[in-house]
Amino acid sequence: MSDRTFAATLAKGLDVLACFEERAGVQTMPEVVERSGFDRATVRRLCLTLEASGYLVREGRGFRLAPRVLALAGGYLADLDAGRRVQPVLREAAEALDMEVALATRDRMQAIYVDRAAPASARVTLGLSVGSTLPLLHTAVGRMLLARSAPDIVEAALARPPVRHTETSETDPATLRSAIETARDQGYCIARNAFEPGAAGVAVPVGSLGDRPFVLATTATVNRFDDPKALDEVLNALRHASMVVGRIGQRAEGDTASGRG
Amino acid sequence: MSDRTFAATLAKGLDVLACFEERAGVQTMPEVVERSGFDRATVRRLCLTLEASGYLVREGRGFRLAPRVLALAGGYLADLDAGRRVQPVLREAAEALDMEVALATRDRMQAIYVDRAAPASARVTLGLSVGSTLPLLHTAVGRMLLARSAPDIVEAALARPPVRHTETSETDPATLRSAIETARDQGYCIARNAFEPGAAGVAVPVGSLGDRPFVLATTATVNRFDDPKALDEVLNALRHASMVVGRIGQRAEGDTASGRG
DNA sequence: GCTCGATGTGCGATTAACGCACGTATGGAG
DNA sequence: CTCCATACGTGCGTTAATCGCACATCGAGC
Repeated sequence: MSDRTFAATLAKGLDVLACFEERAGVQTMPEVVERSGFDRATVRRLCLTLEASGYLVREGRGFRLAPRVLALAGGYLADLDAGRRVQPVLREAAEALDMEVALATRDRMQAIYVDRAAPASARVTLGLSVGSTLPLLHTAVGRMLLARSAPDIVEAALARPPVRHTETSETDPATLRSAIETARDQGYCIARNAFEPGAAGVAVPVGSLGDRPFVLATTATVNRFDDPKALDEVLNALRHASMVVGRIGQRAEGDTASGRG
Repeated sequence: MSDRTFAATLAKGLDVLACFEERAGVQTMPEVVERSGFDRATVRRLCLTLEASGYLVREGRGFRLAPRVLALAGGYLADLDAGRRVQPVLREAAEALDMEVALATRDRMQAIYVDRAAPASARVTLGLSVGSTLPLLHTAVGRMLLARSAPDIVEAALARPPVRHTETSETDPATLRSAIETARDQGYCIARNAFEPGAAGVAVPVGSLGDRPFVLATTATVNRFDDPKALDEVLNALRHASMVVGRIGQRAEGDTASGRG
């Protein structure tokens, strides 16, 4: 049946492309066939088209993501004016706290890093970068995002089969729901040992773009926030950064033809 | 005529998506129609499909890139293990030099930032971020990339109509060609006032991934490299970082199922 | 009230996409 | 060396997805 509002081939091609974002590295066509469920001939055609369009590059008998995909991200970040507006703020906060600081939002049922900064004294890195994804239920970032998302999103997140990331990962929906509500009420979220053992995160809200909430978050070893005074310091710094980054959704809408083309 | 190796609809959809990476912000359908040259009904179907797939979000009467595109970039960066392997190195170099340092590669006929770091004392920022693009001919990054690219790429770059970014932008093909050859011969590239007035850049080669060269680059005010000793210092730091980042193409290929899904 | 541009829709013609089936190349095992 | 399993490339008939014109509606601006 033909549909005037949906291009099936495009959607399939994007599905194929998405196969490469989860399992990074080289993927062979049979692997993509397995993962996507499409016919072999279809996968072949889509992969070749993605290659021709520059999104995939051949490597041996498989394909790999091309830097082309960065250009799309660059468009999104340019839209936010990330390089000018958020990077300096994140860097300052990271330096002040001597902790990694990140700006994140929600993509489907995951939290996703939009930008991040780490202090010069980079003791430990979790290997996260722009575009890295985190679970919504078991991180401070994720819970703070859920606290600012529509109820159906929260329900959808809670409805998913619970995953234990650490030994103390909370899996009880009621407890998780209350953690989200607490985050909403107190205006920040803290999570310990929920995703990465020995790690803890703190997140505070920033503005939003459309109906997409943004949060600022920081990560440290689990006992970093034990002292209430230390937690206060972190919260203050994050909130200050949040103010400076400002209302993301409310930048000048008029200046379309900015920058050098 | 049907083609077993090409899905036209997918390619068109990607073209539509690409319309959003150049001119950031909200685009209305008529604008996309104009830019892409496709039929109005086609653009409509493709935009709606891109929205349904999560790559675009509606805003008012137009569309905007969704954070979904960051996930693709995240896949690419995870492939490089950017968060763990290159971020710390860039940060250290940026701190040591007190200058912005970036890892870049080539996407089509542009240089593109893969990752970057800025020192804590972020005096001036050019507003560049992951995915930002720069011209190949008029930047140190670009020329160093060309110096390591296949000859046909160089010719293609030189064949394009020359663009003047600054008053002293070089437009003579012969001079540009020799600048690229110089970069190849001496193993680094320096450019002053070529793209941004008052700015200068230095770039050195890093490994490559497949046939894609990578370079490390740094930017500063134009007189920062006047003193030969200062230039030496910068080159040493960049080369050191280049060594540490190492052969990007030669990381362990076996560890596919790494990380937590 | 009129005009112009944007948007949504109906529908017929076209042809692009699909996927089965066949032949080939590769590469590992015995 | 042979055999087998797997991946790859291709031909082609069928199907229906895509295309793009045409019409209708809506809202803003003059």
